[in-house]
Amino acid sequence: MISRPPRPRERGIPEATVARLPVYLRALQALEDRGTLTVSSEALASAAGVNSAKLRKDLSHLGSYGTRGVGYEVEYLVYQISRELGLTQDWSVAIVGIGNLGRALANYGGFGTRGFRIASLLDADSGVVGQSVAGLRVGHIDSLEEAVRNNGVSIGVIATPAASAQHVANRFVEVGVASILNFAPVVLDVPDGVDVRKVDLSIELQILAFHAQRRADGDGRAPADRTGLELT
Amino acid sequence: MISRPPRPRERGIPEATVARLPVYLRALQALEDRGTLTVSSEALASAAGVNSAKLRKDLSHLGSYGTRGVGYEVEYLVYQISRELGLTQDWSVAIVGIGNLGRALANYGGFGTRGFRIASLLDADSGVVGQSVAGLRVGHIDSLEEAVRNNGVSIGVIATPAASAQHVANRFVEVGVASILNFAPVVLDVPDGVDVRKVDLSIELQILAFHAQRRADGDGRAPADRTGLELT
DNA sequence: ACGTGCTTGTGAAACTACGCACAAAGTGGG
DNA sequence: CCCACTTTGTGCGTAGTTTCACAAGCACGT
Repeated sequence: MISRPPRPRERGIPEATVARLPVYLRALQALEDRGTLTVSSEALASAAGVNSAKLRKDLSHLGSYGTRGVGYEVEYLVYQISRELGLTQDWSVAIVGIGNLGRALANYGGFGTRGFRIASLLDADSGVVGQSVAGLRVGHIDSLEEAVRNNGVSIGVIATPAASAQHVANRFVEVGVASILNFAPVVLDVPDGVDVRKVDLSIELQILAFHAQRRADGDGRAPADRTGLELT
Repeated sequence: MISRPPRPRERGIPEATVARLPVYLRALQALEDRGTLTVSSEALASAAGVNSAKLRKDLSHLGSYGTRGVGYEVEYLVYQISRELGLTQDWSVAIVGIGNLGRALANYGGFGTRGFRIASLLDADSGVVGQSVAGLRVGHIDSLEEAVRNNGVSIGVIATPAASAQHVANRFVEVGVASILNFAPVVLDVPDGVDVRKVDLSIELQILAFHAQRRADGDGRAPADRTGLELT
């Protein structure tokens, strides 16, 4: 029997929920691989490292996909979350900056779930252009516009040094790439409507250091160096 | 003249603020390099990509380091934020998993600000052990405990495949490393008091895809594939 | 010495997120 | 057919975060 689905989600899933859906999805896929057919919110929440009430509320934003007394059907939920995240279509990705990091990204085969296809690798260094990385020939950055248009790229990844990142972002925006993942340690300035996400190693380390210091301060076994005195 | 600083911060800086301090710090360091002496909340906020009221409130948690009518003294603020984040001490970092990503991390020289020292690189693959990466000899994972103890490592970075990540985390925790930065696509299970931060490429891509789909749905120029019909 | 103009620091309001606890709803056994 | 049991979906109180808007404070010119 075929029917129109009951248009579950109204509008606007909370941002915090969106950020967790990929985690749930991964946990569900692990269960699926193990042959599990249904899972309770309790079990899934524990696999995803969250509270079960939060998990249920998150899922409730997508619609009512569970069965009371039983739980959630794994396969069905995988499909619903994938669809919500837009993974039922294919997204073409271009990576700019094929240094150590760019190479790591290009070779990161799985890309978690499928749904993403690395369509183009670009670099400014003529020593790198022409090399084969992860089965693709690295193109010159000058051909960015061409590469984006020919491959229908809609997601741009910036793995260049900080100094070039804004320039690359401008060019992405210019050719209509409205989703950018930025690994360079700079704040990108982009027009409204362009979505930038930032991944920044040194920020993460600094946050860890903050908490580590907190812990040490309380401990009485502080590592070093702070005097409590200073010049004014 | 020397005096005790006015113990500015009470206790507990909001987590959201902590996450932004490194961004402010970077913007300030850029200003410092350019020779700027003072900066207004408006200017700094714009460099950091946030609202100026938020910036002022964030900084107010560290104490009252601005001058009304003038702004903030760049050098002094750099010092205060660095101190708050614990960057006035040196943190030793061990990286486990010297694949593409581990190599990228090891070679990411700057580590933003100094304050972090890569003390040890470890891998399980005997083809990798013994290689020299970023000026360090890669050690065997079996010597993790030794490496941590000898180098005073307090931050562990996991860049292994997903399957090994939990095991490595356990060993880190076991030898007293309470700050972990995890690049493997798994949810780590650790005891209370251990701080784990996760960096996950595919999650970021999925979040971008979600928003991209949203944008497309509204546009009327949706890319592909969704039928609106399904089996029940 | 005092007023003018600028910028900080912060109370208060609005919004967002979290988690408890429970009614509603489905399953399976007798 | 009904009852006992399980698990979802959610109303509601609480906590955390963002933003506005303005009083307080400081510098500088006169």
